[in-house]
Amino acid sequence: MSKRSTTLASLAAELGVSRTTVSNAYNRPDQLAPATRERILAAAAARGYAGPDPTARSLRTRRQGSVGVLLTEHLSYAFEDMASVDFLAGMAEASAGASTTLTLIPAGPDTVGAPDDAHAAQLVSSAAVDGFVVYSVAAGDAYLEAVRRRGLPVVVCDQPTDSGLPFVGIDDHVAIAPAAQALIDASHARIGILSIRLHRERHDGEVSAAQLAAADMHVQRARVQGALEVLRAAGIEGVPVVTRHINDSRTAYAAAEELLTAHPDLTAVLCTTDSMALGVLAYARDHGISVPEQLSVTGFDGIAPALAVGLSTVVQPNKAKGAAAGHMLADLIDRDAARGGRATAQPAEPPHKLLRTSYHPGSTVARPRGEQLLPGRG
Amino acid sequence: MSKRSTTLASLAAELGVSRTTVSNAYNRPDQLAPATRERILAAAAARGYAGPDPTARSLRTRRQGSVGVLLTEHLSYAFEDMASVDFLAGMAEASAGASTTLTLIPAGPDTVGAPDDAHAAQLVSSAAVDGFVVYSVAAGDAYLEAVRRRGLPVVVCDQPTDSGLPFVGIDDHVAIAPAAQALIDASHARIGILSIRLHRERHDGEVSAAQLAAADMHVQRARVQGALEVLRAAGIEGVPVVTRHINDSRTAYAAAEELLTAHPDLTAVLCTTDSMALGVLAYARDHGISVPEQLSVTGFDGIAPALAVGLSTVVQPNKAKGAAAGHMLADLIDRDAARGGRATAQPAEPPHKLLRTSYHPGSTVARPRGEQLLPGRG
DNA sequence: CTGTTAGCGCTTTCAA
DNA sequence: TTGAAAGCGCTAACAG
Repeated sequence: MSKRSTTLASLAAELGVSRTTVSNAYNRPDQLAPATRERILAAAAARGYAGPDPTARSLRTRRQGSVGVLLTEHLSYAFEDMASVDFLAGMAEASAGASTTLTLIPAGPDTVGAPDDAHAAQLVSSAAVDGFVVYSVAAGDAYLEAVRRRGLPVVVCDQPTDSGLPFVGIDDHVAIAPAAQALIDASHARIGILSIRLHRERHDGEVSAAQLAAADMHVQRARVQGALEVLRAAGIEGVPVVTRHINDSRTAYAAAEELLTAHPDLTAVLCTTDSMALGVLAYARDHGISVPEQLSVTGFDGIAPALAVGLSTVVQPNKAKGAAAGHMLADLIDRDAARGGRATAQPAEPPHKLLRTSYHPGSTVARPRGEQLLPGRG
Repeated sequence: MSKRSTTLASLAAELGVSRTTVSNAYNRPDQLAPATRERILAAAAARGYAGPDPTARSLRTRRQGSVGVLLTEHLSYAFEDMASVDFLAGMAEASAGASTTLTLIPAGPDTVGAPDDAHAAQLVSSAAVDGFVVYSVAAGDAYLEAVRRRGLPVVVCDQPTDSGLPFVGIDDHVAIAPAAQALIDASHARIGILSIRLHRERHDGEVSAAQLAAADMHVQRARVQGALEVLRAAGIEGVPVVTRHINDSRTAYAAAEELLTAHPDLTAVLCTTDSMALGVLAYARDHGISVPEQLSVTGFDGIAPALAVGLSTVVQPNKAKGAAAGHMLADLIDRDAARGGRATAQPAEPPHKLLRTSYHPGSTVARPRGEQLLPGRG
């Protein structure tokens, strides 16, 4: 029948001081005699008391000291995507600066109206955080909606682009233009596009203009549309667009195969992602297609392995995005706290920050040789 | 003078039901009439009430639904290290399974007795979690000590190996043997070792046997000693060991330069890390040293880029380690909860799980050509 | 199926 | 400098 364990109160009682005094020993060292403080800390150590219970403390102070992070995918996929890892590194940097902790909410696969929408809401509404950063999710994402309902400060990164919430990202539509233009400048006319999913529902294969217009993955849509626009301006129409649900080089390999088999006359493939471009490169290597002599390839993201192999790509500042999102959220939280948590009409437009991107010429774009491609086995 | 905001109590009052009923609407749907539940949920939605406050709930239930994760380095570095990212992916998987959240504690640089030891303690003791996983830290690490003091369930991954706490890892000493043996088998006699830091204090350069023996980074020590043992058994002594504080290919490049300049007769470099091996490969490429003809190289970890370039290396299951650590911790937490949180003598030995590794032959080990290496510029 | 009664462990005015 | 009182918002018994 031993007592539960040491608490601030029990410690105070044993030492014959008040709870306030013990509390001050931890939170306001200047508010009590150094000697008293020493005595308290020593007694705490002796009893294995590690300091005020964080939960009780948070309940009282209304601060959690943690921000929630929602990554698009099943977390375990997210960690395979270097872009989101870099983003997280940026968030980590910002949070270290703010002496804050990062709470990763593990998202399940995002199937529309799936039974685990409830699960999403559950996880989000029970996270002990002061705010959320939502990274690159589909329009109408269940987690995003749950976050909205929660009513805490939120920063959306990358997408959706029309949430009306504070935002950090890049202008994908504009950012991809140089890649498309590089292809035009090298006088390619038969170009294909490889993109990752435009919709939440799985759909692997070619997509129509209508499907594209209705995409709920705004980032991919902007990249594809941005590229198409440049091509159209150069008089190129009817560009095939093939998508894959997952963003990794293995699935990209299959996508490359599909695209180049269905359209063997292509001289260039523009990818909306470096991972996909890497997959195309692998496919080309395996099939004796030389890059860039027989096939030009461009990517998007600027991940290390892509840069390492000299991919022509658009480089975006993933880590800086994470840091920017982290700081923006910290500001919102501080502002909220300053208002004392009272609901108030938003003072102004929600902040909207666009970071700069740059085109990395690389070495995977060249003039087409004009000879027919005949990709085959072996 | 608007009221603060909706709470479970205020909602109950407005609806003329008891707090329990509202609570049940969220936590025990089967404990009340569906109609009542609907009415409550509807009223909640109307008032923007997102459900029971997580903090208050946790205070009451004594469960946080989150586990703390401590990564060795400044978080932002950790994300550059693929091994720790994979580990995190494994943790994420485990935590998704347990419907648990992951709380990343951003660690500052780990300088001994640094002023931010206090900061470490602060962050650790104020994290709202049910337990911790500590990933690969030095003996005596301030965060680990803080975690210990916290008194919650802990799982240590990789190192330190002598903490006496529940452990998940591999047997590094044994695991590296095949890499060393491969070099011996290829009849190398002049071998150098590149390792990342053996001590918490920065020390870049060659290390003595004494320094090695006193290392507080147990994993690196085990790898170096394991390799040396194999070499010694083959009659090779006086093997130079060069270390670098940071584990990335850029610093490894410099380390390779140092090692090969000081010992131009080496025919093989054994690295305790793939990142370092990749750096050696880059150095060799830039200096016209052909691998494996002029120089054999081995790594450790089995990260994707290393495997992609065919590095001869030891593959360890980072993701599985994360998952194992996550599950072990979940078990400890459950057990703890079952005991009702009462302090009890540990029932038995703390669990200790070693995962299997495998040697990946790759293509960076071959017989030495016997010709003198003359690494030079260009 | 619903309500009543007690706190969970802490911080914070406000006084002494 | 220290103490006493008053909750923060919720859930776990236990009755009804």
